Amino acid sequence: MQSAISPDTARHTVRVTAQRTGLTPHTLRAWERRYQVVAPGRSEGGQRLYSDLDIQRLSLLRRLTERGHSIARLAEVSQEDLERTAREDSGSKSPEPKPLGDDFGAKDFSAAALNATRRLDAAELHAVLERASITLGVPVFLDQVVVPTLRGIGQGWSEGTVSIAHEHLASGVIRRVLGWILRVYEITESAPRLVVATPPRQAHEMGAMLAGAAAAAEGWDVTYLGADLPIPEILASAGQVGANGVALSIVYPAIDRGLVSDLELLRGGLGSRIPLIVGGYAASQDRDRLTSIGVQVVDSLDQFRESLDDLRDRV
Amino acid sequence: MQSAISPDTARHTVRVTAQRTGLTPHTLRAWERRYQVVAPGRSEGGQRLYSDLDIQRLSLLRRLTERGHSIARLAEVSQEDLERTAREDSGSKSPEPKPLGDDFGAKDFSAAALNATRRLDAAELHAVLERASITLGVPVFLDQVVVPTLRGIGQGWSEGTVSIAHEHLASGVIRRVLGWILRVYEITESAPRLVVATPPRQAHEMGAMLAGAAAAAEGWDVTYLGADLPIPEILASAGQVGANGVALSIVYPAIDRGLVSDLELLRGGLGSRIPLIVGGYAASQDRDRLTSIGVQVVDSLDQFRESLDDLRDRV
DNA sequence: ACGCAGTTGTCTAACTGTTGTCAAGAAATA
DNA sequence: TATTTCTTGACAACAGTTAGACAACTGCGT
Repeated sequence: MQSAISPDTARHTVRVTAQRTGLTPHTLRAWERRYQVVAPGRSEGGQRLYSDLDIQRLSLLRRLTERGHSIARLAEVSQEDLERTAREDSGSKSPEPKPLGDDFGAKDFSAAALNATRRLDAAELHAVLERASITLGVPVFLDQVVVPTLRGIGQGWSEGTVSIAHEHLASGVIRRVLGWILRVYEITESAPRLVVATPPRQAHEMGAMLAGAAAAAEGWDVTYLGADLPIPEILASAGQVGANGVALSIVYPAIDRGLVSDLELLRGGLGSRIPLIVGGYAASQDRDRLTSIGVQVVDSLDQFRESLDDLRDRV
Repeated sequence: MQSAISPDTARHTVRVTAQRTGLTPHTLRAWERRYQVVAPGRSEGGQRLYSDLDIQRLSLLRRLTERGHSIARLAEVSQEDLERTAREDSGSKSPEPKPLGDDFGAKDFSAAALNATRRLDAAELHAVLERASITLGVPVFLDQVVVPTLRGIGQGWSEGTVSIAHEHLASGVIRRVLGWILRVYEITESAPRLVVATPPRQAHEMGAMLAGAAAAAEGWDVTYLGADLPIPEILASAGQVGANGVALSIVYPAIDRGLVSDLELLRGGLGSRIPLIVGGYAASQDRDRLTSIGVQVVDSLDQFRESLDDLRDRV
């Protein structure tokens, strides 16, 4: 990605695309000609201009073809199925490692990320995460790189091997990468809208960012409002953007009384047509109390995706 | 000094400009001729006279081209903007011809940014900011777009026309753009290193991010550690990355006793060779108390740049 | 085991697009 | 006076375009 210029102008030449996807320009053109796996724009002079999304898709295709899937078959498959396949395949790293050994699995990426964090090397951390998201596809990246990395940092912190400085540096970089994902996915006119935030007194926004990125990858038009947001503000924002759903992340262990009544207030204010999805460690802990007030509780990113899917079908 | 934004006094020949931007005079003229990427003034005899703004803009463009963006496309992006702001200008307000001074459309950009913020349109806000940075160059962008936009949001908040949700959304996007700048300017071997953070109990990190971006644009290798960082952590990090300087941002109105003693501690811990620069609203308020303990206080981004320049010369 | 048809990555050839650099003589600058 | 910069047009080097060819490989039926 690195740095895209802006969503609609973010266009990369074949050379850059080849470098970032690990394919040769020849292959890139052959795949396009034979299977229409991508449809890059063209410059005035007729040169191909690939979007960030094209690069993601192509990297994913490369990874899957290397694992034995035929490109012809993959080309007929939707992006969604592609990512599902990626998820299934990523568990079992190929038994025969590639000769060059540049085939990173999710574990290698999160190890490299932790390493960069410990060295306070923000540039390297960013590079690692970006590569991971491109080669693995966003859903796999979130589940198997970002989450484990955050967990690793948390663990390192409790063991005393990772300091607050390390943690801040990593959060900053991860926030940036997740923010990038939020805007890489092209939003269509008809995309359902989701408001993502963290309710009052919940200052940890990583969960919310993860949720936002996951939703964006599922094709939602995400409005990300950050942490510690008063209920009336959430309501007003949902109204302003015409949201089809609201998702909140709650991680602090004990759910206080105020929070439950806050959520009740929000639940009521949204009206019956707009669902409220709540996730995060603390949400699972208190699932009963939350479901009883009409809030949908999800235990994992995967479950969150399912909820989004259901919801989208109803819209 | 090279960074002081005073376009009327600072005029540079091609040679100087070439040296500062890292481009050859040939390329400079070619870019101007082919893409109208700059429009330098002329001496009486017709020699090109580049402003500081031109230089900053050109060096940003050079970095972006090195990252794989085509100069033609980059030029197109900022060209669009100049035309657009010019149109809006002539249509809406002052029939007075615009003084080709430093605010060159910066006002239009920050107005557009505020507008996008009010509409909760993160994508548009991002696009506006990115284009502004390419059109104006990083320092001018920071001084005349980001700072006014933040100020405008603050003012809107106190007037009740901007809510917390708007503010959060904007902060998120601005953080991302500033992070992007940090990245674009990275990779320079032998660049002096700067650690940027916010001391304990100072949760507003925007000032620190601005400082980080400004320093990066001046050629520093910035390690950005975020907000609310304990003194021992700052010290340890400065040690770990081998910092040549530490910069802190302090915005909360009242400087408490704890903060002063914290800074004293930090000042002592850094040793005499590593300067400690502190900026932000609250720092100016308490300048005397801070300077007396050996801390350098800066009142503006520009002053911060000067301090960095001095410092760099000494390294 | 063998051959066949389809698949797939790579390559060539001829051409166009993009971009950095240069030449030459005139003019400005220090 | 010695340098530097000016302009215009040209050019080379590289990158990217199409169309088609080719060989290595696949799976499959015999």
